Amino acid sequence: MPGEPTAEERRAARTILNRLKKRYPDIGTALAYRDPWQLLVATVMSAQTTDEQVNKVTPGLFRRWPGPADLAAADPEEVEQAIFSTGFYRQKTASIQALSADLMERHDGVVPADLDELVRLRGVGRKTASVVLAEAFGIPAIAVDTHVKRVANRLGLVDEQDPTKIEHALRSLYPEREWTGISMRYIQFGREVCDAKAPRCWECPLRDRCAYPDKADGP
DNA sequence: ATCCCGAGGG
DNA sequence: CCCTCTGGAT
Repeated sequence: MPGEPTAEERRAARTILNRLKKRYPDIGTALAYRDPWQLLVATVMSAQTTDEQVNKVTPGLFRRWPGPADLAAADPEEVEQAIFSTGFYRQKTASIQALSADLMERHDGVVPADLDELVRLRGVGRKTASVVLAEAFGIPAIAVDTHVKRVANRLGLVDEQDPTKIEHALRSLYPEREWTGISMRYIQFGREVCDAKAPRCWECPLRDRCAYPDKADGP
């Protein structure tokens, strides 16, 4: 849906968020971290894995390599072993080491609180950058992952597959002060109710305003 | 078999 | 736009 959203579309989007707020009053990332760099690394590793799986390896990873300088200088094979169970371990190792090296070279080891700067780090895309901005810095950002994409499409808020386009559509649908709380609520809702394979439509608080057909009616 | 808080390359 | 990278849980 290109262009500015209509008042009706904004109202629908607001109603949806209000109900999700009622269901999830307080929400934050399930990833364990102590500083922005740790969240950045943990988020990169969260691709195609559960947060729980990431939280199993990050304590050991950060104990062994406490900062970006340490990780950038680490033996890649040792890093691969440390994060093996999260899957995509070669690519993820390359990413977290490259991102750490970029931080040292360009930002003196400090994670920048800026979307464009974050995206410029190797291995960091818009989704990861937005998570760090919203969670670690409290800066308005909407991270569009597989859940946000699925939920927003099913609810008819967008008709779009490209994450960047979805992000911009959601940005225009909601006031900036709401951006930070959107992703995590859509994600949690996507996990618990609006499941990819078997949506639990019979217990969905948004059922009355969803065009998505009930693919699984009844427990 | 299918999915999990993706990014980079073609 | 598509494909590839990869292990673990269900």
